[in-house]
Amino acid sequence: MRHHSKANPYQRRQPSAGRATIHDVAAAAAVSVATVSRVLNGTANVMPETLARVRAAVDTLNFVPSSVARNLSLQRTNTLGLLFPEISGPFFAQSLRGIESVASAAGYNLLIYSMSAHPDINAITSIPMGAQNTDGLLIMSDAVSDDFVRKLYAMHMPLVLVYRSLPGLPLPAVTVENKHGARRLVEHLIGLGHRRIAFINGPRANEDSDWRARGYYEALAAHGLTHDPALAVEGGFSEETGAAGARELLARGAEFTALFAADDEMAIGAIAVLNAAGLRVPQDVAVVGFDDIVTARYIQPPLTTVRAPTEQVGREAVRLLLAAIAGAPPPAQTLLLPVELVIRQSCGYRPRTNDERPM
Amino acid sequence: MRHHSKANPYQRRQPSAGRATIHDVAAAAAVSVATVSRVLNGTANVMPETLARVRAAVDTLNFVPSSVARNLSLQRTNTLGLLFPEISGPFFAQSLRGIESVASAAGYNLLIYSMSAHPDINAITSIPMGAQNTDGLLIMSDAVSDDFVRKLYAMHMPLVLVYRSLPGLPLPAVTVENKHGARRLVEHLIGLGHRRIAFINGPRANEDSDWRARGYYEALAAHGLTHDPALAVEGGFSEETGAAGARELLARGAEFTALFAADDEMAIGAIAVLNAAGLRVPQDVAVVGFDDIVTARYIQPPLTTVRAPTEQVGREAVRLLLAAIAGAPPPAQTLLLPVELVIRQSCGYRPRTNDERPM
DNA sequence: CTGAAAGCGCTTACAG
DNA sequence: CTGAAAGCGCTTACAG
Repeated sequence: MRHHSKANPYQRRQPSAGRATIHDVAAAAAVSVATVSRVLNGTANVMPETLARVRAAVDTLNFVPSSVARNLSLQRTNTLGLLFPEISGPFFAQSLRGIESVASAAGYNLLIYSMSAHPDINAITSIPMGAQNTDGLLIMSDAVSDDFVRKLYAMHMPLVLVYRSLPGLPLPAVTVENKHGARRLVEHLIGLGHRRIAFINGPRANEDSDWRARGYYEALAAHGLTHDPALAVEGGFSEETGAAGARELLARGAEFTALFAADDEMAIGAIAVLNAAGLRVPQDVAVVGFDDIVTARYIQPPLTTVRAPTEQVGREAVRLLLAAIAGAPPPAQTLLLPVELVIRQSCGYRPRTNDERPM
Repeated sequence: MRHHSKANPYQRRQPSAGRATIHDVAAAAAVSVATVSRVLNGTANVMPETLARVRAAVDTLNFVPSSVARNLSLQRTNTLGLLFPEISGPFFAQSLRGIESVASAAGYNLLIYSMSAHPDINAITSIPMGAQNTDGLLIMSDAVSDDFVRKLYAMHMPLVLVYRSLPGLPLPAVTVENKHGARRLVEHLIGLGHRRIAFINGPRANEDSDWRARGYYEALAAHGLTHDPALAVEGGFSEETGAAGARELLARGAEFTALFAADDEMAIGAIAVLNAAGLRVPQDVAVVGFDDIVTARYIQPPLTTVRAPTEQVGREAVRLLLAAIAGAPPPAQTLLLPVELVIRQSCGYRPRTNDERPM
């Protein structure tokens, strides 16, 4: 008989079985809920005695306001959503760290939606996803379909694309200088005299992969080197696929004096395979990676790579999202964060050694 | 004039400026909101034509139900909260991964509260924290004060302690076998003939530190070795503090043939300092760490350590939390997840080499 | 300075 | 099979 009880509205609530609500506090302090709300939010002047009574009631009742009720009333949630494929690797962890720091500095919480849990668009469109418990969404990687992004856009959900793009929609986006970094790396190898440079790319249909591949081809072309298809294989941004890529190159009998792996993890896998095949790095083959994950510095030989500012990507992404929530128009173009060439020993170049172990 | 408009209740809502609500859908489909709710949730039989009309309306309006309204009505949020100090290191990232996997398998989302953003208990008790937008909380590490945990407990919030405890409250808790792992490690060193084993501990007042220290002392005592205070220093679970600890030991002129660092990161920092001082690892001093972070395998020499099942900790923590939410009584004691000794080269023991690079 | 009441957008026990 | 209405726990424009 929860409904249709017109009897005595003041007895509507039982003495409160579960957590205390604002009504319990109001009753205990002998004031209206409006007043309780005001002292909670400091949103109006309240008489000192009233204030004290309310505070006391809040204390004894262990009252914590329900943010879901508050959110519903205020039409904002103070939380930012994160759509990502799965938590994995240093790449995501570092980005998350940046996201976390500026989000919490701005008073926002983070809601993590794992796309692996919501593979079905329907599941997303329907209840569990409930896009409205979030003030804005960070869409990471290619985990989310273009269609779904368009749907969110049509709903006026503030959106920022991270490590991905979506031509046609005026959305803020942020990523790193993939092409430029790859080009610098390959040009460094060319500068060291290498002419036959193998390439283990990232997964097909991944934007990071695409740009890194372009950087590779551009560098070759810029230096009058034709690219030999036998020197390029596809990988998957993991040690295993890097190892597989190296095995395939060796199996093909491809001749190369240098190898560019599109990320550090693949470079590490590749080095293991090269070593196992009796090839020394960098004497027999120079190897370079991409990202500068922590391990890159510790592996033998220390890995020459390009530092991707993943944490900064996270920070900038949140800044863009907060701006979007505030109603700012999206920037005209994708924010491309600068990368930095990190020369260590795996490429065979040894000007100095300070970089190996900054301690 | 949002309120007090008794005029025509059916015109209460404008043609909808922002996102569509259930009322917009109901109007478009010429049914009641109750019916819309029913087709959305599949919670009752609906006539085929009605169903089709509603579906069409949902589609054209790009309707996504507000989960905050739904949560308020249902009195549950389908999200789990995570209270942690700050996102950092592989330790947290791995745990998060485990947490994520079982949470999303059970249909729960994750809300991350960074304690660095809410250092003030007041800030937590008051609005921003709003503990009620979460069905349960995972309390990681010592980020949260005991008092606050007690308050949450008093509010009947389902709780699980991760990597920490709180004697006196019957709360589910999960962590790893810190003491046992440390003891095995030190006994391994003793078995290799070491008698003077230095120790760089974790931060003071940290439970992992405490237990690892106990394991160290127990191992010494069990083998009749007295522990020399000059051989123990305090660190902070980071490369920097590991390096500082090693420097301090050297500065003291402490004599030792082995060193146990309470985590891998400190071991890595310490090795760098030892090397810089002209000491070879393991020939001059054997070094062991704890956790088995990814880098442990790649550093030179590969690090002997103990594998902490961080991902499993995350998984078990969520399982316990879901059980608590479902009303299960808390387990009688802390769940201690087993660790595993990982012998590599930094301790000087070389039975075989397969473990170095499983590729 | 304070209260009564409507509204935020859902769900669901009643009553057809 | 479907609708009217109350309720979830807050906030806030009105009106004292």
